[in-house]
Amino acid sequence: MQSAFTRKTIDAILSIPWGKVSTYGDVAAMAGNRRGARQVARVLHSCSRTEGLPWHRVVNREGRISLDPMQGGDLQKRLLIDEGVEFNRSGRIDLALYGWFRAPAIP
DNA sequence: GCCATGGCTAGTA
DNA sequence: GCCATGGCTAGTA
Repeated sequence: MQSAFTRKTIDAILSIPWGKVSTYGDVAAMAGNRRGARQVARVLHSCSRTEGLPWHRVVNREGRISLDPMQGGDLQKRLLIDEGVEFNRSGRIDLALYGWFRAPAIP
């Protein structure tokens, strides 16, 4: 049994379109808790496989991959590149271009 | 206690 | 680079 927040977090991640990325904080805001970014990390860690989440479409606020390269970060980058998402020289994604934000302005 | 965060500050250049 | 944040789980007097 999952909490309402966890369920909403899963739905929010599932809603990120192909070729776009969202951030931990924004997914948390979509799920109704602006401070829930770490819970998003927890959900990604524990539910990606079971829920079939597009886990690779969640990056940090700076447009960077947070996951350690050896722990899946390299795979994440490859999956995003396969979807047409571009990284600049410093390994950053332009969120103005590829970011997908649906969180309400002020909860 | 864990977790794939985020925001803000000190301390450089 | 520090630390407040918060839902969830393991493991327990």
